[in-house]
Amino acid sequence: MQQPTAPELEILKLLWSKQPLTAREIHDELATVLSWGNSSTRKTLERMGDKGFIACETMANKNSYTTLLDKMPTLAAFAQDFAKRVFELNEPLPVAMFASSKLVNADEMADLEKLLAELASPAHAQTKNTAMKDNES
Amino acid sequence: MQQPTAPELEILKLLWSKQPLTAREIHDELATVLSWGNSSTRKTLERMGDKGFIACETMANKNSYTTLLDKMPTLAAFAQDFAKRVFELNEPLPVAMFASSKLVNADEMADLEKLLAELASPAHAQTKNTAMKDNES
DNA sequence: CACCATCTGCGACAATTGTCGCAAATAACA
DNA sequence: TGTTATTTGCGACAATTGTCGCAGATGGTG
Repeated sequence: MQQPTAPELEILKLLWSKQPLTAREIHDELATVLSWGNSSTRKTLERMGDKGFIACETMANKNSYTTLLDKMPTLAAFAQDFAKRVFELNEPLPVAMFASSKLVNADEMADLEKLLAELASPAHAQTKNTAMKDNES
Repeated sequence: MQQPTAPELEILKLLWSKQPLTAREIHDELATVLSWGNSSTRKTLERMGDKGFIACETMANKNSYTTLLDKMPTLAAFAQDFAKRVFELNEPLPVAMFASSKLVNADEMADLEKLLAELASPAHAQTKNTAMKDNES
């Protein structure tokens, strides 16, 4: 499953703090951060639904959205990807670095530690082939 | 200046380790990681040039590429962006987390620490407005 | 000097993402 | 129950990115 894009992550973080929210609520909350037109927010919500990131429940003409992605595994995936891609770190990241994060509490921190360890060990085996002489693969 | 994309970062990391490289050399080195067609590599190189990430010097029918982005400031920017965007951390990230990274040595680590501190303090002042009643901004 | 292996610039195409607008459906209210 | 305020689904468009193919320029060789 692909990673959420930056704006999508913003929406997910919001939903992780307040579960069912209507499109308008989400839009208003994000107004301070994303300055989007209402349609942009809804379109993004729609696409997130297509990707299976969130679920949409229509109720009395209003759509309520809920996350389908678990918070810590998602954040852990982001962390691991970052560590590997940017710094080529293979060991799990020390959770200490997230200590001051306002969106992760003690319990979640414990989960995070475990998740990071898991993601790091079975090392992503990225096998590739293809090796032409000249043009194109 | 925008952030390099994932493949672009890969190319930059390569150049940081071996300064002037021809398109083919870059392509071959990255083959293990990116499995791209030769044209894809060159196109990416071209676009990186447009963005001012690298410089291209044509010499005897061969193009040699060099980085225009400094290693540590670039990595620090990535780190800071990640910390802020994903974990909403405002304090600078502890450099300890990068200790085991093979691509950063002791001296660079010191720079990194300083850079992270700088990036964290003048907190990104992101001002936005727009607040409609209903549709569109 | 003709020929062949390389390179290069550049145009193309599909998929993704940021952003909207609009017309039809729904609900609330005079 | 007709009018108005909201919502929603969906189509659109531009920019970015992943990937190529091609035709022309360049250099080495017999």
